[in-house]
Amino acid sequence: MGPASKRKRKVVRREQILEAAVRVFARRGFGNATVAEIAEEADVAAGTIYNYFESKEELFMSIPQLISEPMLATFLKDAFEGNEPTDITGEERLLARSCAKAIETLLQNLDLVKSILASVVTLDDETRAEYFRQPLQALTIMERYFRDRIERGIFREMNTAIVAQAYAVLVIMFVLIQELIRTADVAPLAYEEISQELTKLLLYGIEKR
Amino acid sequence: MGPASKRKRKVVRREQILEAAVRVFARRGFGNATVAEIAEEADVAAGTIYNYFESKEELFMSIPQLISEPMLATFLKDAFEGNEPTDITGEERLLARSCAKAIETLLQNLDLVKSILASVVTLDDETRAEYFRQPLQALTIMERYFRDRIERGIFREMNTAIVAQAYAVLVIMFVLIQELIRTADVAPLAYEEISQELTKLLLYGIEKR
Amino acid sequence: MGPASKRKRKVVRREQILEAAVRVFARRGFGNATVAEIAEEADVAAGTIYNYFESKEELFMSIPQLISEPMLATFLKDAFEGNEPTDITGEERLLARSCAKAIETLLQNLDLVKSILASVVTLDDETRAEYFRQPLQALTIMERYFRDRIERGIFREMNTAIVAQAYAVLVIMFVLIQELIRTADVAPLAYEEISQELTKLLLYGIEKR
Amino acid sequence: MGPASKRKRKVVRREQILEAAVRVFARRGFGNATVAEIAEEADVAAGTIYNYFESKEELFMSIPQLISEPMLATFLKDAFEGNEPTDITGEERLLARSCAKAIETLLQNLDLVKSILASVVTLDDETRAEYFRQPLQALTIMERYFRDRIERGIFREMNTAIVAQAYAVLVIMFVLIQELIRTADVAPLAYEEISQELTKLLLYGIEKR
DNA sequence: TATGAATGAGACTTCATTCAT
DNA sequence: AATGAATGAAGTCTCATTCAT
Repeated sequence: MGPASKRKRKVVRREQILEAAVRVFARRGFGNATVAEIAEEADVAAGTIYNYFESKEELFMSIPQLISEPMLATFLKDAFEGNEPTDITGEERLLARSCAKAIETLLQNLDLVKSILASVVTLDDETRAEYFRQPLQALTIMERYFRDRIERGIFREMNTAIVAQAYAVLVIMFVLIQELIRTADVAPLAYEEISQELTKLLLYGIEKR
Repeated sequence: MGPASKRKRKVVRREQILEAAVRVFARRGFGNATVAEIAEEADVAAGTIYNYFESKEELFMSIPQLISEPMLATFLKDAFEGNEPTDITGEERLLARSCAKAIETLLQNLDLVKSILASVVTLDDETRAEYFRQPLQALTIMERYFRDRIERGIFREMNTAIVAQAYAVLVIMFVLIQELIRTADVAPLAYEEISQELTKLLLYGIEKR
Repeated sequence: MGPASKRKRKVVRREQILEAAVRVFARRGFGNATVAEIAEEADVAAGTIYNYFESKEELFMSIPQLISEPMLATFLKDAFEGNEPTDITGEERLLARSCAKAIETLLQNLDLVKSILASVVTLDDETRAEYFRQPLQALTIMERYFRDRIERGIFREMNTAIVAQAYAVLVIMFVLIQELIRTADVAPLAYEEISQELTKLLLYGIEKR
Repeated sequence: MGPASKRKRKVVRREQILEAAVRVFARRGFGNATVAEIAEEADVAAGTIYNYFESKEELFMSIPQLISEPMLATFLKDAFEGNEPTDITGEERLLARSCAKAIETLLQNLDLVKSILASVVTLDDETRAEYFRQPLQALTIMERYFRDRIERGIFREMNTAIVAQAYAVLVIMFVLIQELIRTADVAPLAYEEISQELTKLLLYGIEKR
């Protein structure tokens, strides 16, 4: 096996461990997760993890690398850029479609989201900033979309920072709440309906016209 | 000292420990918090805690008791019940005022909210249900308010479950994000502005009329 | 049990652990000694050690505290100060007696000496300086004795720093070599003879007169 | 490449590893030294070491092989044998020159001496005997020299075993102390001066004549 | 023969819990 | 009822050794 192949295998092994770590941190949170459990999930010996990461801490800190900038940017660009501006009904369709796609992505990466949520409170400020650097930058793409539509007279004047954050928060939290807090009393809502309702809420509010 | 006074002192000491636990769990999360740290925060010896709680686990499970039903119900009744229905501008004032008051309450109980957030992912389903029983019931009071206004023709027809949850989520998460994720790049928003923007968003949406 | 008695017991327990540590470090050296072995030697649980010392390292660093300054100073003062100067035969008796007493003390504290020897090479410079601060200061008392006898015309002019160190080194190393390097081929020497020979060597050298 | 050349390369590689091991054991002691560090110092991979030595233990046990018998014997023969006996001043010159040369050799092999010192306490009796077999035999050459000079009436009657050991110990320990225990307070002595003082001490003692 | 990734036993250390005082 | 020293299970991490390449 040549050195190129070796290097490749190292990268693969590293990802294998990192992805196992995400699943375990999602189940347990950082403090409750054990290296032994991560090792078992990754199907390697405990010691092997330390050939790829300095410590459990560093392993945890490497998770944001999985939120690859291109992935996020691509998603948002697809959703919000290069779309021909149209009338309000067209925008509603666009937003609802993006929302549905975002929900789909969230469900696929639920462990990642959960592992972040499980630990966000206990992170020190610096690490937290590192964790949220990319997602927060991504919001600016949404803001640009909103600003564009304001300029074209489709949306009203507003604080785009607040609105972009509000829309993102709503989508993420609805998925999390649905997936996490399932009580016998509360019937789960269909994601289809959630997409449409949230989008309508964003566009038209609740006032009767 | 009579037996009544003794019992009272026991209750007081128990709450003293529980509140200290909330602060520590908020800082560290369940897994990272130590009984020694909770003891120091409560100004008792570590052993004393075990005179009031079976284990660290039980101590943690007792936290929802602090979300007293009356407190939550009172707040929501004050905010959403017994208000004379009025025109849309009146409702805007009402909602903005409720929102501001909710933010105030959240800030006062930030440790409690943080300690719940820190642990929600790692709780088993049963405990999680226990944690969220009261807050979820509280949502029904909001729903009743929305339904009333729909019937009176002030708000449009909508899925009140989704809208009530959305409004609650928005308020809670904006406070948490502000308090937790402070990066040097992002200037903090004034809560005053947030209340107004969120309320306007809820009522009127972002469509230009 | 009052708090005074408690404090006393803490001091006793601390010494119990420290003395066990000396024995184990003497057998194994710092790197090979295990906390578990020290705990067993001290007849406490492994965890208990950490109620008295921050780490294995700090435990090791606390050993010089056992070489109490007074003990060393007292020994040397008894041996070398307040002695009426006399003729060379009187000095020979004095030195031989001191030498014998030093050997006795060394044999009683052999573990301490061995534990220092076992680790001296691997210590960082700062720790090493800390370890040797007291013994090196003690040499100055011997130097004073030599200088006094030079002034009185009993000893010849010489570099007292070198001679004091030489005498101390000889005594310590003869004991260590005897106790450590016992091969079948080499018959052990009597300490009595060593004392006398080393003292004669120091005083008269090996030249035939 | 012929088999002879192959065998030679094996020997060379083995020594390369052994010498690296000496340096690392001198720095860290046996317990703290790691095979990885030795491998890096020897510029080979960790696995390679196991093609030449059974274990870290065996590697350590092979160190005495570096104290080649011829080397030691040659040095001592040059110094102490075949010298024309002369008067006491001539012997002083001879001893001072030997002492200076011994110091030079010690400084050149300081790592070896340190690695032995670092481990002497923790060795089991058998290995220790193996370590010291050659050096102890070397002492007999010195003893022969002393005995010769006694017979010729230049040195006084004495226990040559003790005196030979004393002289060797003094020289070795002065070098080690100088190289190991450097505190800011103590100015280092010139080796020139040490050679002369130790030799004079050996020959004439400290008595004023 | 050389490599270095994988292994897992065993080290240091923490901390929930107990219990004598 | 309160204390806090003692405990030891369990966690993180290291590193000698093996073995497929």
